[in-house]
Amino acid sequence: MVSTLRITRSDNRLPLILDAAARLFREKGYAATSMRDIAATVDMLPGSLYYHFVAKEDLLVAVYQEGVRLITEKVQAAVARHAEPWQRLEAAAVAHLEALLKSGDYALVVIRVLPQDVPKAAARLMKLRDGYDRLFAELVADLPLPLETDRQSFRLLLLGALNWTQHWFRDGGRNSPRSIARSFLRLLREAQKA
Amino acid sequence: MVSTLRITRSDNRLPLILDAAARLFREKGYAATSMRDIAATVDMLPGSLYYHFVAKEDLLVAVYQEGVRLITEKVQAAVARHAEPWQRLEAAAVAHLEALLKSGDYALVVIRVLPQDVPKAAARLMKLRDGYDRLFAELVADLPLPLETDRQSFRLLLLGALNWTQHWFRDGGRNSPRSIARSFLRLLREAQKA
DNA sequence: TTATAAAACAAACAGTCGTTTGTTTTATAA
DNA sequence: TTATAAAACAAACGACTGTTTGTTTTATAA
Repeated sequence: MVSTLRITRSDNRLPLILDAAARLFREKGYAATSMRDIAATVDMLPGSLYYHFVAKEDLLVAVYQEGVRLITEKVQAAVARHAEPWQRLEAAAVAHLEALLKSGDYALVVIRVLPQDVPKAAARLMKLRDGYDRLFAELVADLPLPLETDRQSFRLLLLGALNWTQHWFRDGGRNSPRSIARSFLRLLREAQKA
Repeated sequence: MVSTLRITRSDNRLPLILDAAARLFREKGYAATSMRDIAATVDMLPGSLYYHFVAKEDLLVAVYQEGVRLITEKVQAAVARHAEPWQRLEAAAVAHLEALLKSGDYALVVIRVLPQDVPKAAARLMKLRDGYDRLFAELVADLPLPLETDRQSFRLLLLGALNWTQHWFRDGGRNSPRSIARSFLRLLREAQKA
C-alpha cells in the first residue's frame, strides 16, 4: 500500500495514521489539521507520529502520493478497456471523477490541498501531480478533432470542470459522478464532431 | 467601499487592514494566516484589529463580501453591454475571469477559501456566494440551446473550468484571462449550434 | 527462551495562536 | 480651545502548535 515505507511488524499502525491524516486533511485542510488531531484519531500520542514521519509535511506528501497513485491506477485501468479515442477519454473522465468523489479521502486531498499552501513540500507535491497531468494530455492528443480546436484549452476546460465538482457535488442526489462526467463530455463532444 | 462598516475618521485604517487580509488570505489561505501576520503588514499591534472586528472570521467575511461585490459589479456591467444571449454569456465569462485573475486579492479569496474551512462563518460565506451563482444561471437559461441540452451541467462545466484556472494560470504568458474565457466558450458553443 | 529492534509512551520544549483588558493618543465637532 | 469619542497601544491570558528526548513495551527472528 505504502510503497516507499517499510513495514516490518504486523501491528504497524502506519496505514491507520495515513487514513486518519487523509480524512482530516480533506475535511479541514492542511494548516487547520494538527498533529494532535491525527494522533488522537488513531489513539496515539502526538510524538509517536514522529517515529514514522520526520515532519508534518512528509505526512502530507505520503498521503498525496497515495492519492495520486489511486487516481492514476483507476484511470489507467478504465482507459485500457477501450480503443476508440472518445471512449477512452470518457472512461478516463468517469474514473477520475469516481476516484475523487467516491473513493474517499486520499484522492480528494490531492485536488483540495494546494502545493502553494505547504511551501516546504510544494516542489514534491507538484511533481506528483505533473505525472498525472500528462496522462490526460495524451488522451486529448489522440482525439480526432478539427484542426482549429485548441487541445490545451480543451484539456484544461474538462479537467478544471471535473476537479471543481468537489465544491458542489452532494452524494445521494440524482446525479452520480459517472453521470456528471458523461454529461460534461457530451457537451464537449457534440461541438467537435464536424 | 465597505458598506456595512462606519468610518468616522479620515485616518481610519480599516481599508488597509482589509487589503492586507485579502492579500494574505489569498496567498496563504485562511488558517495559515494569523492575526499577527495581518497586523504586522499594516504596522499595527495584533490586538488593535479587534477594534474593527469581533473575531478573525468576521474579517474574512468582510473580505469575502467585498470580493463578491467586485465580481458581481464587473460581470453585471459587462453583460449589460450586450443583447444577444451568447454574447452576454461570453462577456460574463470574460469579466468573471478577469475579476479573478487580474483584479487582485479580494475576488480570489472568494473562490480560494472554502466556506467549509471556516465553520463559524460557513453559512454567511455560502449565502454571499449564492447570490452570484444565480446571475450565471439566468444567463444560461437565456441561451438558445437544443432541447436535450442539460443547462445545469452546462453552467457547472463552464463555471468550474473558469474557477479552476486559478490553479494553473500564470500571468505574463501568451494567453490572457480574456482569451482563455473566449477559448472555453468557443469549445462549448460549437457543440450547441445545431 | 532470549536478544533485538520496532513502535509507541510520557513528558516536556519553545514558540505561536486568537483574544482581552486597561490605558493612551489624536482627529474632529462644539 | 476644549470635550468627546475614535482608534490604536501595551501587555498579557490560556490554549494550542510542531517537535524532541529519554524510556518503556512488545512482536519477531534466532
